[in-house]
Amino acid sequence: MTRKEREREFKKKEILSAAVKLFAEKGYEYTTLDEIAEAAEFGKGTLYNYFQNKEDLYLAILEDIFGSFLSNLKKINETTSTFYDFIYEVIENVLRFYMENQSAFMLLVHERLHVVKSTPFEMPDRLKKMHQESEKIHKQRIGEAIRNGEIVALDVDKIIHIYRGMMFAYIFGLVTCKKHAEIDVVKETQFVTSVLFNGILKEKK
Amino acid sequence: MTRKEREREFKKKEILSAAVKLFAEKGYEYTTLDEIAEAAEFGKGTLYNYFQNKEDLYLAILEDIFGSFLSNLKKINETTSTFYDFIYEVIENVLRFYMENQSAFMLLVHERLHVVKSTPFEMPDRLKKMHQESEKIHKQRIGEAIRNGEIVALDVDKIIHIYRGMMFAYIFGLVTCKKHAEIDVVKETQFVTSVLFNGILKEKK
DNA sequence: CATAAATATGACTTGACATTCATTCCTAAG
DNA sequence: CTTAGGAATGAATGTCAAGTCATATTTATG
Repeated sequence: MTRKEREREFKKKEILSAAVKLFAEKGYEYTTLDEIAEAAEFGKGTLYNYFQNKEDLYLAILEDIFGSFLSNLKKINETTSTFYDFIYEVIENVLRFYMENQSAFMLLVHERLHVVKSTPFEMPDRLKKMHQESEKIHKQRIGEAIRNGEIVALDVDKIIHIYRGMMFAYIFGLVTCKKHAEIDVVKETQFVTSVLFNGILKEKK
Repeated sequence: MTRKEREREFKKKEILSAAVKLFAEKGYEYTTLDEIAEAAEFGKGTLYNYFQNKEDLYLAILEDIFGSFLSNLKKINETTSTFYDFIYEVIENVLRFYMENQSAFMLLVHERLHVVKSTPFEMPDRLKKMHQESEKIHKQRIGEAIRNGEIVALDVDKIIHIYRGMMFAYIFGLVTCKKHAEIDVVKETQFVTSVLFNGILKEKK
């Protein structure tokens, strides 16, 4: 990689990191390219030297985020044995990601909605593939856990949805009621995992 | 109420029910007044005889939905004794609402995001009040349940977030993997409630 | 230093859409 | 049948932001 190329890559990252903040705060529709350009300290036209258009810029961000999640997920999948450990690590991973990249995380939350909300543009295949890959890993682990009696035999898709919903909802909770500095990732991970696996009942029936 | 007034009210409802479908499908920003007017079989200008502007129209819809939820919640709060029953009824209520007003429900899902996403307009006080009232009821019930030992002593706000997250995520799941007609509200309610209270572990620790 | 190539820029173009309002259409009372 | 006033309408207007491009600036090279 030549110096030229590295320089170009660097500038690209500059633009992306300015954009991710704005997109996370205001959402895709209400973020203008003028704002992004100003935040990144470039002229608006310059953005078009690095990205085809607004959509392309946005998708580049999503791809970064999804990519980093997916690679972590794969690592976790390989290094954990019980389903409990797997879920524990996944939740901790999400929480850590949130602590370190609050803006990027918020974008993820926005994106979750795309399941129900039609968007102005189609998700490109690369992103769909990543999503499917992640889904596949989860399904395998859940199926396995059911077969070897670790968890109750429930519909696989439902379990995925429920525990994702819990995770995200929980972080919603953190965002709205706790200061960032006060969050103890390990404690919080244990909490979510425990509710998911044991429920909230005091005396088990 | 004169016939004139009832007629006006009727037309207003016509517009609202055309709008709710579109807003639910496409989201606020991507729904145009032209579309709404066409769907409602009115001229665009007519909408302005019934609502101040797009925002006002949208908020009228939200108020309807929140209002109906809140009044149900109050009824449930008065007619249930254990926390388990309360939650069960709430979940069943949400599921039923989803079955009968899929569009309106989707709008609710969109609105959940407003916690983290800045919107082009401020929520009016009436809506904020409804939200607070609902929050208050939940907190009371959870606090009570903890005090009398029905559930484990966890942070009240976190429990609210987790179980809401589960509910919504679960319905996400239903939307994406089951046909509407196949959904058995009672069975599904039992499922969500059971996961929330008992978790997914097979052998309790 | 000269010059060509690559980059950066922001004024301009364009299209989309909310909102307005002059005009037309209805309806009900006299 | 008239006519006044409420309701409906859609062409016209204003705004805003994405995307373009002619020009300016910077960098690389001989």
